[in-house]
Amino acid sequence: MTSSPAARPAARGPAPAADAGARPNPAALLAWYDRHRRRLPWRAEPGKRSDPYHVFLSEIMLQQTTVKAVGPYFGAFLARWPTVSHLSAAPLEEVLSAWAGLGYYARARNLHACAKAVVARHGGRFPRDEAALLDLPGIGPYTAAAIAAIAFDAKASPVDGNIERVVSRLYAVDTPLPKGKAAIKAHAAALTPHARPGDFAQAMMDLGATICTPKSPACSLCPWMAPCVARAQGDPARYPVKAPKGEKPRREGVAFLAVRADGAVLLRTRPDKGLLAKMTEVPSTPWGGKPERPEDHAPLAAVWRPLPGTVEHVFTHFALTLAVLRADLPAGTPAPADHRWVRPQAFDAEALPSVMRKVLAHGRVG
DNA sequence: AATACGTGGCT
DNA sequence: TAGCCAAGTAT
Repeated sequence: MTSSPAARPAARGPAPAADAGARPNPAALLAWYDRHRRRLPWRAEPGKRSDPYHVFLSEIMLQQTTVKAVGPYFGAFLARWPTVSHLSAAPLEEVLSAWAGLGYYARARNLHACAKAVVARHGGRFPRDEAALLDLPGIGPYTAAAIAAIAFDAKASPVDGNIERVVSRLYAVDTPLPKGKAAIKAHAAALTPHARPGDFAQAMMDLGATICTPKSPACSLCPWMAPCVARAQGDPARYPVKAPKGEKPRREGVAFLAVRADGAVLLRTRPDKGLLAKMTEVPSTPWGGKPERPEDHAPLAAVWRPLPGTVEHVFTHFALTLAVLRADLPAGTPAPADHRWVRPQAFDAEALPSVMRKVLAHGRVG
């Protein structure tokens, strides 16, 4: 349940400021933003509107991904594909290899599909309409609202993890997420001003990223300290309340590192759907709860020797332990069906996810 | 509604 | 260290 800032007196914690109970003032947040606005590669100069393509590209990359991780990828994509038309004309394989290492690879496939759709449906220009944006591949409720607000200054209210945290504290929303998201979205929409909705959205996100942080929020620096109910309660870090998470299972497998005399390594492309879809991999047994018999899955007949140690990798929903078997093959050994020999100099052109780079590094290949 | 889907940094 | 967290979406 939620309570309005005015409805609940401070039960404990520090004494409320003189104007506690006041409605959070959007203008106060915008004034804070004007003073503390972060400079980010995809952000326009103050007072200017961002290129919708830049907003789109950055928002897709920033989904569940830190600003620091996105930085170099954003620059590389923009240099390689300066417009949505360039991106739409690129081969998917190139987009996937450029995305390799960023994670959530469905984003890269959808990014490419979205670029094609923007060209096909909208003549190469992003629609301003939130509903039309939502209809594009890879663009969900958050991203549609973010593009509408930031690129077009439309009165839209994107709600990301930062804004969830800020709003849940402001109103002390104690319904555990994800159920509590509905109330949070309603509060966020009601808060959004007609003036500068794009800056307001970015201000909320900056506030969450720099002041209203998950642990030990810097309330004393917050422009909304006074009206914040969680602050008045004395334990703002309690919010947002989240439903408990399930156990993370462990899976294991065996990877086959076949190295030819010229240094080439045997690789293949993963299936079209599921984990790491269409990405490049070192051949391996299936990854399951119990170990498979490696000899049933070796890509070719050879003397397979175990490498000491294992490769550990944690995915969102399971942890993986990979043993690595290595075989050295003579020059001229043909690649089995659906496999290919790739020299380390060509690894950068491959869509190698981090887990596979770990396997290659473990075998001191590449 | 619940689950699948990556990765790296921080505590 | 083991878990939590980051500008979520698709199914």
